[in-house]
Amino acid sequence: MNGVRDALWPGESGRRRGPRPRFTREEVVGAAIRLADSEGLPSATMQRIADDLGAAKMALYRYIPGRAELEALMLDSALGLPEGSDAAADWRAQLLTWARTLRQRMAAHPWTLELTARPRVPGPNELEWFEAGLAALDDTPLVGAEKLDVLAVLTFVVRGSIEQELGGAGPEAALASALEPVLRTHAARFPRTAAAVAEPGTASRQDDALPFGLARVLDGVAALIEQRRTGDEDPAPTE
Amino acid sequence: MNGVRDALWPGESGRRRGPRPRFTREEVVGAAIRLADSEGLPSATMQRIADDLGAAKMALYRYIPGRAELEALMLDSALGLPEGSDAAADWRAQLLTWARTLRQRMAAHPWTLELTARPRVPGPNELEWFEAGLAALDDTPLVGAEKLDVLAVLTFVVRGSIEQELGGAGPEAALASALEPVLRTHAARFPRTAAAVAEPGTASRQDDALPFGLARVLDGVAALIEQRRTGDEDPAPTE
DNA sequence: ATTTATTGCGTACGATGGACGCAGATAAAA
DNA sequence: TTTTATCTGCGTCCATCGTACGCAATAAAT
Repeated sequence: MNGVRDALWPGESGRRRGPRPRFTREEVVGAAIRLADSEGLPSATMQRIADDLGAAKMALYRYIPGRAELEALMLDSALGLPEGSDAAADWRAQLLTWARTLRQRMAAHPWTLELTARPRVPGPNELEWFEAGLAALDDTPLVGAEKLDVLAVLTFVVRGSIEQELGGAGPEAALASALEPVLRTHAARFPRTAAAVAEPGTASRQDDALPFGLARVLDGVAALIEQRRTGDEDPAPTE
Repeated sequence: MNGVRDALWPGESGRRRGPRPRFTREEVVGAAIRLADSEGLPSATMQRIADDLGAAKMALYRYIPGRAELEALMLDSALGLPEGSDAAADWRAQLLTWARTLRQRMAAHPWTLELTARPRVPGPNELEWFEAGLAALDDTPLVGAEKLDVLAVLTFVVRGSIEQELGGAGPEAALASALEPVLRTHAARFPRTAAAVAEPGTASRQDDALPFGLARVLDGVAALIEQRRTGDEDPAPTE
């Protein structure tokens, strides 16, 4: 784990003796990302990455300590930096574009779902996302922990919505696709589920979990902010 | 994938000739679950499962087609059946206990996080969870797809909250734990994040993403239901 | 020119999931 | 009861994965 942290947060590394390295760390990470994008994370094997670079497998270890560190670097690189948001917009509009942009980034690299599902050390780019999200909430009366919670819930919704868009991971899409034959056979046992799926329009809006989820969450946050501002009952930060 | 579906939704299998099987499929799955619970999913190796059962590795394949099917069975078994909810309670109270119970089940088997993060075929128990969740929304004016979306968002929040409770997966807990040394060093670069984390009380409420998230989401759903009932503007299901 | 750090990478190794097929057990068929 | 078809348990073998180790070539420092 500390190896991962050191890889993400490099110290100074002056060039010294010996042969020029054939690649940079970024080139290796880039090749891995390209592979994971086109053929999936499991295909981004040390061997395949090395092949794509025209190097031997063990040569990679001169640039990256190991697989864990490589994946951490891939993730931070794929997330990239958040867009500079319009500081004039209100918190809700800013968070909306924040979440949408995050979704775009992650959807472009589906393997980020798996990587963000594990305990990890956030890299520099991920931290910048936090800064941007927190900045959107600057003018709200929420305390720090609440702001972090808002961002956390938003990322949950973003991740979940991508999962189900990607072909059956999330509940809704799963029901509409791989599950269909099962539901047909057992419709009597799961009447409500069968009915909900069979309802016209359900199948055609598989990617609507994000707008729906964002709207619901942001409505909920708005309610909290409103309540905090009128400042009547329950002034305690945590409910 | 069809192998997984057939494993989850078994047809009739009359006992025929040959020796009595030493185990049942449930025993194998149970051993795997026990191993995954105590030492993590990666330790629940075919070899280890067989060792624990006192059998040879290849004997397992008489009960389970392969690793994918085993994991699908483990997941559905770990989810179990939802509790019968109090039909007298309103939708909000029902969904609240639904989500809390789901969280308990998944938190008891942390490896369910990894398994639910992948595309999958839902098993019988998972479908029962859907039935229960949809039943809670029976008396609301939401359309089928919206009900499914509500449940989806709730599961996203449940999963995310467990992740970050489990030691740094989610953004908030990560900041408070593994990230701390990094933040100390780069506080100037990430002022808001550093401030939010440093704020008193932040570190001590690492497991508050669930109540916070649930409250926000359910508030948002309540707003939607209210708007649908008063039925003024925007009568379209999707926003 | 010599020393010394650094790179590329060939050769292992242990662990994993799984294909294949054989030997023995056992219930149905004769 | 005898035969036979079938099913179980599992030993053997294999490809693939990540990676530890060490050596030869290289290039900066002396």
